[in-house]
Amino acid sequence: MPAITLPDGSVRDFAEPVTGTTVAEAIGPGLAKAALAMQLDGAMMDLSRVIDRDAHIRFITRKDDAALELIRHDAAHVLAEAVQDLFPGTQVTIGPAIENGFYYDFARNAPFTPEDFPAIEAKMREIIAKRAKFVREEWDRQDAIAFFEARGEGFKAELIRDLPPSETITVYRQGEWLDLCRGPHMRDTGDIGQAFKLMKVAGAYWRGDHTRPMLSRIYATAWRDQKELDAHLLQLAEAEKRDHRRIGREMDLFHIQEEAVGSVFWHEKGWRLYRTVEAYMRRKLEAGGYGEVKTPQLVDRSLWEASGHWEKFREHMFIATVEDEDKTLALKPMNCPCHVQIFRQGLRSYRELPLRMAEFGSCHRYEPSGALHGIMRVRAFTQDDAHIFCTEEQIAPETVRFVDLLSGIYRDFGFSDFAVKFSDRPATRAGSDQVWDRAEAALKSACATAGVDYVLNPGEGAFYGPKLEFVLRDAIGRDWQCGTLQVDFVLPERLDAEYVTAESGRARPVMLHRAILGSFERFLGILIENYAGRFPLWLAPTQIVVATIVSDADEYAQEVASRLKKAGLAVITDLRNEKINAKIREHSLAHIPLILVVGRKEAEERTVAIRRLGGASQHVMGLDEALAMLVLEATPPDLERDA
RNA sequence: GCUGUCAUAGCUCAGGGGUAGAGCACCUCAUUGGUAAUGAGGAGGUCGAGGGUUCAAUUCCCUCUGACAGCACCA
Repeated sequence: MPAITLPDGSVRDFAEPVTGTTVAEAIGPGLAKAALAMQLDGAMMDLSRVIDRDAHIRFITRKDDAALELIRHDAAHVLAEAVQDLFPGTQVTIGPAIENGFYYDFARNAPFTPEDFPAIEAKMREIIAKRAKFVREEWDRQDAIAFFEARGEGFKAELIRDLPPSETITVYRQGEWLDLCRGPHMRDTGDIGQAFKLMKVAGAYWRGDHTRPMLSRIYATAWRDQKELDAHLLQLAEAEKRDHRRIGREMDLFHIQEEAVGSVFWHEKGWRLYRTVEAYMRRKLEAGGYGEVKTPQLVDRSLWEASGHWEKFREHMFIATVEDEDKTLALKPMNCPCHVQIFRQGLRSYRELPLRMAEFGSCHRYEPSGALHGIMRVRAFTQDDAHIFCTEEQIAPETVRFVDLLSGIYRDFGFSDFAVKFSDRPATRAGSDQVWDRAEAALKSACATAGVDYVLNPGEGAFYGPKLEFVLRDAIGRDWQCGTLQVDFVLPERLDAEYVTAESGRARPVMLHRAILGSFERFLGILIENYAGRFPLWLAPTQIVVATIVSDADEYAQEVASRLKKAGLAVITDLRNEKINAKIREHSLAHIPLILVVGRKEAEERTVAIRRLGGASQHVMGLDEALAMLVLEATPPDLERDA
């Protein structure tokens, strides 16, 4: 009869099979009250499930992170019941727990609107207050299909039909209402609590397939208690304040307008930021052994046909023609075919490999309108692109070298945390299995050498080779995929790139496609959001403002500004007839990192009062001393910082 | 691209079948002040574009364009 091992190692013997509830009660009334579900040998289960064999048990209480998923999943069921109660004829489909909450997809002729939310939420609270017990039932497959068909729940019936034959069909009841569900659930609807909120409605394709019907999805957030819910809502509000589109306007960095959808108008300050990043990258690439090139924007169709883009990528390409010439050209969506053209000029020797060819390549891609997002997802962008032409043996050392370069760059931009995804061979691919074996093995061993831990992303590689994707985490915990390293055996073949081997033979180089920032537009958007516009000094488009207290200090302020400017700092003066309070407030709101205040006293003593953004105090320094300090502080992180 | 929502002054937003309003920003004048808003005055809008209904449309209807959210896409 079951011997049940608790997390502390102690064992309880029971004379006959028992439910989780019984076990909890046997341990103590406190636990019996707190337990929401159990983990039996690691598998989450309802407390009502009978345990008839020896097992390790762990009870899930509200304190466990696992409780969040239970709360959210149960709340999804309650949402579905509420909706079917209020809107008869609505079909239920699926409703999983997701990060921060849950959603439920409904099939209904008229989609839901946020105006429906108050009624639905009220109904949900009603159902929760009833404390309806969750009851698990195992049904016969055919009976279940017939049942849901008879109710007009065609989507549910389809789900059951598609479940693998080995799967037990389970249904959960809560009061009068029931739903097909794998479970597990908590004891009753009351366990959900009140800390949830319906957030938004959205269309979503049935089973994520754009050829199938669009359903009406309701998103909600749910937490253990009101405090957690409030914290989450606050975080959403904070994230909105960081929105690069808002900051871009407020800081006068860029704009986008109707006549050039998906392209950025960089304003002076935004372009200064862009150039700072570009200059930094140029230095890093130079130091990293890359040579920079620049290739054409408009390239004849024939090259795209040869590269395979015309066949595989045409719908994403901008095509251009001219009246007087019978030619079709395309704006390049990628730089690789052009780089191969440079490689192909003249005979290449194995001695030149690895050959690292970098370009700040301006590309155009016709992205679907719904994909566009500020400067993060655009149709005209510049990649920090490079292709490394090398031998197969050089893949591993080049990968190590690349990861080293990339991690240093991310660190300099303030991202200490990044993750790596390893995407291996997809179902449809070019190249033999042996080549794939070699390419994947080379990448893996390179990761090991470089000390890179990766998560496997099975089957997600490019058709021509495996790839690494570098995902960085920003200041508020969001993930952004920026860097990539792709191994390519196909393009050198298609575009006939070759080099002379040590034995005077000819061989195909391997191409490594790689980017660190991804696109400048997107990366700058990430930087803006990561820093919420409060850039470190070396990146700030305007680094310093010299603000006067009285007009008697104007002349001195201009002298200060001019000396700072000569030292290479981005400085402006504020000599307006405004009170110093107003000036400080305005420049603080504009996120200028440093305000140098000068009044009569400073002008007489040749000092400046330095106030840092976010700081409440200021300190007074001699002008020469301040100048030296600021120049040092504004030095980009890759340059010498000698005092 | 799909579904939904939205589009009024530079920005944030109110309004509503009888040709529009606030706050901030902007301009002018007064004020020369010591670390997050000095005061007073002024100017500023084909109400996204096109069509329809109506005596009359910024308001109602249709189409288009764009934005936003999600889905699909991100080769």
